[in-house]
Amino acid sequence: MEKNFKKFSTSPQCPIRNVLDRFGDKWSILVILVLGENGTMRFNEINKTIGDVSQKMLTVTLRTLEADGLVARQVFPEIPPRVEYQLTHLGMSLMPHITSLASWADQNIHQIKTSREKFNA
Amino acid sequence: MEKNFKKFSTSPQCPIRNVLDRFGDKWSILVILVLGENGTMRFNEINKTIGDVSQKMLTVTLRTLEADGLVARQVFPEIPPRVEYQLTHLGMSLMPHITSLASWADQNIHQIKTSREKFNA
DNA sequence: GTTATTAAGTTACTTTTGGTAAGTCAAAGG
DNA sequence: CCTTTGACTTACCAAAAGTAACTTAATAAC
Repeated sequence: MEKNFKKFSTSPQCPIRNVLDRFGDKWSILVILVLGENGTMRFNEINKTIGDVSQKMLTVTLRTLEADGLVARQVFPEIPPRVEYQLTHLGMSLMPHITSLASWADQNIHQIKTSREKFNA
Repeated sequence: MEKNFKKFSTSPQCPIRNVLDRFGDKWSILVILVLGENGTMRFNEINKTIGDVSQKMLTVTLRTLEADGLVARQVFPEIPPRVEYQLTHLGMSLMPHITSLASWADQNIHQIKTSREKFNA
C-alpha cells in the first residue's frame, strides 16, 4: 500500500511554492512588516528602521516586491532624489498573515530559546 | 520634527526578528507545512514530497527545527535506518499561521504573476 | 561468499545569494 | 571649487545552498 502525501512542489507552477519561495529570502517579510506598520516611508527610513539590511539588498528586495505588486514605489524628480514606498492594496491584504506570524513569534520566543539551549547543551 | 518608526531589529534580542530570521531560510516554512499536512513522515518521504530540496539542506533544516522545538525526531535502531519526523505541539501551534499564508498565496498568485509580467515588459 | 540494495545521512566541491565599501549623479550651500 | 545629500550601482568578498559521491551495516541476490 502506498501512502499519498500532499505535495507542494512537484510542479513548478504550484502557487504556494511560487509565492512562499519569494518570502524565503532574507528580507521580504520584514520589509512588508515595516512598511505595514509605518505606512509611507523613504528608502533611507526603511534602511534605518530595519538596521542591518544592506543598501544593495534593500534595493533588490523592494524591486522584487514592486514587481510582485506588493509595494508601490513613487519617485519624486528632485535633487537629492526622494523615493517613497508603501504597501499596495495587495500588500496590505498580506499584512494580517504576517502580523499573526510575528505575534506567534513574540509569544513563543522564550520556549524556542529554551529549546535551543537544551539542544546545544 | 522627527518621525518615530517602529523598529524590529535594532536590538538582536528582538523576538520577532529572532524567529522570522529562522523562517527566512529556504526550506523551514515548507517543511513545517508538509509535516503539518501529512503527520508523521520519514526522511525520504519528506524529501520526495518537497521534491527539489537537497538531502543536505533537508538535514540541516530538520535539525534546526528540532533544535527550536518545532519538530520531533525519532530514530529507530534498524538497518537500513528508519527516522520519523513529526511536528511537536509547538510546531502545530504554528501551523494555522502558515496555512493562512499558504491560502493567501493560493488566492493571489494570479494577480502576482500578472504583476510580474507587466513589470518585466 | 562476494556483490547489490537500502535509508539516512556526510563530505568535498561548486554555484548562488548576500554583505561591504566605495563610487555615481546633479543641484544647492559654503 | 568643494562638500553635502539620497537613492541608488558596482566590484569585490563571504556565507548559504546545490551536486554528486561516499558511508554504514544488515539483509537479499547471485
